[in-house]
Amino acid sequence: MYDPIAIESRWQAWWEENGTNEPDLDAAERPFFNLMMYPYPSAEGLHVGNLYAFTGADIYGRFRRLRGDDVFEPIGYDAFGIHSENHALKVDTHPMELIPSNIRNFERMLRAAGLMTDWSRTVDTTDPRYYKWTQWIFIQLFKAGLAEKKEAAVNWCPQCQTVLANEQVIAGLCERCDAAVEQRMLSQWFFRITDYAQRLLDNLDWIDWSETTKTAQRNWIGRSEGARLHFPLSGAAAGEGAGQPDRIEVFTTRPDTLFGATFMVLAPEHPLVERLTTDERRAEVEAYVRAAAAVDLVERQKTDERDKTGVFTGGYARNPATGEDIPVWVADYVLMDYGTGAIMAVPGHDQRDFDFARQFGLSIVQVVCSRAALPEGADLADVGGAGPEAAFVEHTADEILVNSGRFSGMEADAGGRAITEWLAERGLAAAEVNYRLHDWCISRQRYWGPPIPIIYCDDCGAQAVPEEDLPVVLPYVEDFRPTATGVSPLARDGAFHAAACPACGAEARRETDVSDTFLDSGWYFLRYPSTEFDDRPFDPERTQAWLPVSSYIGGEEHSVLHLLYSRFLTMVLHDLGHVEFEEPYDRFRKHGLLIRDGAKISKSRGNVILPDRYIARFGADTFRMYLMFLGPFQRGGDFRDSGLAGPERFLKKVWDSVTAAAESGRTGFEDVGVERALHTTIRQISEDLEALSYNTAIAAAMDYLNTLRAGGRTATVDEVRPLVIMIAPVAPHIAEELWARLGGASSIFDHAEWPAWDESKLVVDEVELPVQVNGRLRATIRVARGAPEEVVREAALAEANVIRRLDGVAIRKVIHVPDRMLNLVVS
RNA sequence: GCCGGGGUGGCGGAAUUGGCAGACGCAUCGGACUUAAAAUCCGAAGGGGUCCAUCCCCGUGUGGGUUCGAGCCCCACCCCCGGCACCA
Repeated sequence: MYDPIAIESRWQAWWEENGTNEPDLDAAERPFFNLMMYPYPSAEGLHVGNLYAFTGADIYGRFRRLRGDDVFEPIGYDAFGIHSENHALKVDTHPMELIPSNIRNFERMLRAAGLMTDWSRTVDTTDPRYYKWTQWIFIQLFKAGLAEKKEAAVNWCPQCQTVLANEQVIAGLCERCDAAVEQRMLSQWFFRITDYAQRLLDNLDWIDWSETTKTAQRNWIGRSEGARLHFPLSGAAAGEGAGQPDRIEVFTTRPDTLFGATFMVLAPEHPLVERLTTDERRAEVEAYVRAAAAVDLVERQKTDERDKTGVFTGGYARNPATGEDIPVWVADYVLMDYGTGAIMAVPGHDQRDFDFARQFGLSIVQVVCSRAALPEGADLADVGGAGPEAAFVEHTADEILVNSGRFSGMEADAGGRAITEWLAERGLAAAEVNYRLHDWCISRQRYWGPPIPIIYCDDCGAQAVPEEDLPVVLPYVEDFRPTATGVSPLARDGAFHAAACPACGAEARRETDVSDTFLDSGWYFLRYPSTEFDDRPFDPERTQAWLPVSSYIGGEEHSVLHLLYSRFLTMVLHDLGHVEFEEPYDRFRKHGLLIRDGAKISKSRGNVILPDRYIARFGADTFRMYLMFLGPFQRGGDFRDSGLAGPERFLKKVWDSVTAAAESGRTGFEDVGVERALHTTIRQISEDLEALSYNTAIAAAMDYLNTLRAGGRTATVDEVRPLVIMIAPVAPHIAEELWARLGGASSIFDHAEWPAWDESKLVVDEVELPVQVNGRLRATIRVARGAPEEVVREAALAEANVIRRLDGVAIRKVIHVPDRMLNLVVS
């Protein structure tokens, strides 16, 4: 009798005792670093989504191991961060007590899942032995000028009472608590990831990643090419003191439309608003700016539901192309944190500017026109109507410039370049590339994170904590609640706050913000092979041998956050001479999402899947197999309790057939059909596992077992042994047990060799060939493999059904695909 | 609005990339075993048509096209899922 529960605990203990899953990192000949995204150890325990991802990664690792690689498969815990801290606040327990128990719970569940985890090398981001090096990385960036403190409008979550990265704001709401996010001006530490935007983009062309993930990163980086144009201030504002800016700079992707710029718009936070505003407009402008600051991002971005708002400053700037003075407005549809925070408005060719112009009665000029739409012999310097009533002109393909002085008649792209060059000669323009990507805000005004290792001295400014003083240990603070003032909880700890300046020794203050969780996860993979070293974050030789990561499997939800940041940090570490590679992951594949009974899995729906229960009832092998069988791994699938029966029965039958074969002692291959099926199956499963096509690999194994058992047949040892090896990646415990019963030395993962298929065994002497008449199936004939057309044709013409179809008509054409099909085309 | 991914039996999903649509599994039905049930084993099954058929028609979201042949390629459209979103 197959008793999965007994077998599984026995083998898990055996692996532990024998160090089966702990490769010798210094002796490995074919190192294969099999990485999965480490989990956040929530109090709820291991989520089925975690296990789905881990199982998929584990199967690949076990497969590589059976093929002879030295596979290193570590796991860790991403235990710092707002998520953990919020939960601690909710249950009113200190995170320093909560997290260790969560981790123990996770480890217990992970062990039960039968992963090939090397438990001797786990990582816990909240361990000072780990975050010492997180702080070290911060210091490396600081010293390289890549970490800087700047006053910036930041996303502030009033609920979590902290700054959020742009990535943590979902449609204006806090990713964690769904509160409306506000804007605040705070002094924050930033990593200059935008300096790396182009490289991060360029490398996407060659790294071996899921295409969808690469696309998501490209969109996130959001490169756009255009020009920076200068609009000189005119009127009173122009005359102000020396050293003051005398122009508004804008970024545009459409310099070709410059002649159509009939007004300008500044973001409410733009520094020039103050100067441009005339006295008679001042009260109105200030009211508008104040109101805009109060409006949270959700409201501000509800673009469909509200009309555009704005006020005229009373000031003017000169359109450098037309020489005309155009009014400067303030409106919240222009965002301070993209481009220059100011735009030239071209209402004739931009929907937003058009909407705005219509609303406030501003003039609209058409400056590009599709060739097709031009009337014959039109005067290109005087096309179409101008003024508020002129309709918005949609962007089309074959555009030329009109109403654009000497540039009229030029093709739009070339015209744009020409206009930029023309202005550049006068110092009024430069080609520019802009990125949507923002610098990475590292600071968090929270408790549960690694303290940022900086000391502020009145004389020496911001100083890095000397490396020999690391880690800056996060003190136990009884009251760790965040404050509404934006001051970090650590500031309450006087002993922590006070420090001596590392440069001059004077009394100084410690930075009390902690760093973003994404910094913890930005380098954790580098730590795994070097967990025993306390004097270096990652050992050069180990790193050289094991990195970049050979295979990384994880969720799409980290496409732009974790995956982009870890690429950035790796590039920086490469540039600073710490690692030899600049991309951290050789191969990344995203997995799909699990749903249940056709619906999303969520706590509120009450349809959460508890892996624990299923494993206790069916065993990990059955559960793993079902998870991988329910749909294509990279696309996800639908979990239905009823589906577990398939893999459950299959494993029972495998058990019965293999133990029966072992008892019978019969060997060899008596049946060529079965032998051919074996080789077909080996090929199928080998290719499918490599492609992470686990559902079809399992189907192939089932199919083969059906063949072995057809008509109550008893299989031979040689027929079942390869099957045991091939199901081992998916169902490792039963495979170990059956391998032992077939006389194999333990463990199967150390002693079995992945079976090879023999092409010559795949060929059949006779094939079934569909015969079509006019593309419709009319008969199936059996012919010798590779039979020439004449033979096939003759056999086909002997079929009664074919003869009937050919009666009275002439064969016009014969299409013969050898061994595949024959099609007779008749008139 | 933009960028991805998808739409195939009662259900989850296959389909060698243009060559027998529905592999494998779930559920279902029939049979065997059993006093009976469960478990197990054997078998059936996309829908429809004349009694059965090994015969015929229809069939991969919709409409058109290319082709000897389309689930797969092209054009237009509908719906679902995910991401981004006043990004100049």
